[in-house]
Amino acid sequence: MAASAAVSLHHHPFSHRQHRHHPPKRSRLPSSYPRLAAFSAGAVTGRDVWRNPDLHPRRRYQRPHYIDRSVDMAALLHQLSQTTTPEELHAVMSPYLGDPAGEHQLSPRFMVSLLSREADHRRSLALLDWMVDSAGYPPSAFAYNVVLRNALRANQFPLALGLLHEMRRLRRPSPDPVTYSTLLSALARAGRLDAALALLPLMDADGVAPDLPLFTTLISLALRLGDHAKALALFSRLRAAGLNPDLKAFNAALHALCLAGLLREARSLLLTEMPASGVAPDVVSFSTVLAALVRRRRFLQALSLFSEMRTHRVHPDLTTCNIMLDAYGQLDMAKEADRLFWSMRRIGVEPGIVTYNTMLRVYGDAELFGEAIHLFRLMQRKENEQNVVTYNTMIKIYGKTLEHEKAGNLVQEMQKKGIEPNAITYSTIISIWGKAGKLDRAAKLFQKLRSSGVEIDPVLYQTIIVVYERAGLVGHARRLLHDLKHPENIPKETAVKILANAGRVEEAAWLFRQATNNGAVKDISVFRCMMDLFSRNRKHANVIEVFEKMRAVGFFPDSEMIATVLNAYGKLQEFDRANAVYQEMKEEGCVFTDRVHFQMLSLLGARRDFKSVETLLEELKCDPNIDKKELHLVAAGVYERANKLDEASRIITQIRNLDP
DNA sequence: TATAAGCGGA
Repeated sequence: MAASAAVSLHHHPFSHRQHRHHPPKRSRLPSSYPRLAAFSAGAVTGRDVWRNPDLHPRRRYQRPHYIDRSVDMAALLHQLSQTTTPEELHAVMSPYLGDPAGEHQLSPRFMVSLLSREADHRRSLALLDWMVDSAGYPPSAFAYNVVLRNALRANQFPLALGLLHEMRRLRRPSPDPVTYSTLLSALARAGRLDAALALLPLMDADGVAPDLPLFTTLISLALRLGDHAKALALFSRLRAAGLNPDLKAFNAALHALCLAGLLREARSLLLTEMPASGVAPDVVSFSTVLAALVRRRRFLQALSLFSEMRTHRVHPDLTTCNIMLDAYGQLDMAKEADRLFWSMRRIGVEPGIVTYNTMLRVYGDAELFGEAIHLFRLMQRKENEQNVVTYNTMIKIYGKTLEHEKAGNLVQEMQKKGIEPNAITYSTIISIWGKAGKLDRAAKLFQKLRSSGVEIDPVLYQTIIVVYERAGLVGHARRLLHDLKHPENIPKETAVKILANAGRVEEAAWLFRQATNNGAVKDISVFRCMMDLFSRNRKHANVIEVFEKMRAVGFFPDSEMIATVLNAYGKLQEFDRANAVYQEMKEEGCVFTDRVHFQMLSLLGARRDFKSVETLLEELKCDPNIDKKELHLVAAGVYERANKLDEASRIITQIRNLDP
């Protein structure tokens, strides 16, 4: 059966796809289309011309082969796309059907031009069908891609996928990089990551070599899946393929480097490589790295990068200001935050809701409760938008001032305003009540949430467990954890994470095994947290087991996970396997943190394979991303532990010759 | 294509 039937295309009132396998018919103007005969009165518009080419003055003494030589195309197409319905379109085109040799033939270029301006998926589909079925024009990937794009914009995913499968089946034309790029980015944007992932094997099978936009799409997809290592590997492949990254690709790579914690690489990409490639970093490039520096608590580096923006003539925007306010706050520089906040309008940036929320938190952290409450009242008076974050922040502040009644009142107030509390609101208030000794209130709220089907959040769960434990109700806490062994309303992945974070090795391992056997683990963070749990508990064989499972499922480990697994191999004296993983990951384009390289050096030293130590050392010395001083210190330590003190001191002396 | 809010112990 045709793929188009499988996605119910023939149910579509405007689709003529069921004609596809019939011989082309000579259509007639439907008699139910009265306006076509009645155009003679009134002004002649492009549309009228389109309906009746004989109207156009030039047609009276010229016999153009193609209609597109005789009319004002731009105006005509504009009007058509504004007003034409598929029925009208079909009716209008009927005179030209089945007459390939006749004087009324429409040029393929005209058809494609018309199609490419058509934004409505039904009409573009009708056009495509008409071109293929009735007029016998060869379909092009471009034409398909237009319809595909329109379908996706209208959230018609089955239709779009049906078109892809039709292309793959008929092979006239075959899908091209644009086809896949369009589909993948739309599916990723819509959060349909599974559907997007399912396309990758098809793409491989079609032998589609990714172009720059498709690479960028794939990188973004990997980022959305939280798989930054994969994203980086793709960026390496992009460059290895000889493509020159554009701003979008660079920004995606910056994003990936930042998520992977490779901030030095991100910085040098931003400040050195991008300008060298003729791509000027924009405010997003800077904000990406700034945000990462702040996230990793490198506040002073963030401040210095912020001032470097001026050197590159990039002006801070709202996001940049918000990031810097956050940074000042975390540096306990509430005064500077305050100054930036009140000067934003002067530099042309209107504060937004994130700005206000950030300032509330900055004031709260600085124990400037008066300013926080003042700003909150100001927001309410000025009718600035407030959201659940605003309230959560204020609730937390009232918790700090030990006003649990006011905190509780805010929960009611937000609900009255139609702002729904979320898991964060609940864990905040439950914790506040727990600390205030209002155990019954906390427990009652939690029970209510559990029975009302609110999504159970790992932190919320842990909050109530801690409240129970603090109150001495160890039995209650234990029972909650026990319930997780057979989670009913909770995703298994969530349950595994809760148990792992609570340090429950056996239960977490048991449930994790179940989940992986069902193939239910779609989130790389579950693997990450199991590896951490086992590593913390010195279960190194299990660390390796999780790592291998993860690789088998197709996830790409990040630098931290590789460091963890190398450590495990070292503890088990499995040096060869450690080396194999190190080499393999490097070949696949994984960019390591220094820690991974240093770990490998230590392992080689522990095996007393000093020849390999020297080889790796020389290799790492050439890597501009590695901190040379630290590298020498690590290498010296390796020799020291092996009691080769001469070698150690030889390396130490090299440190003095390093460039400052 | 970047930004804001929760727990708590390692």
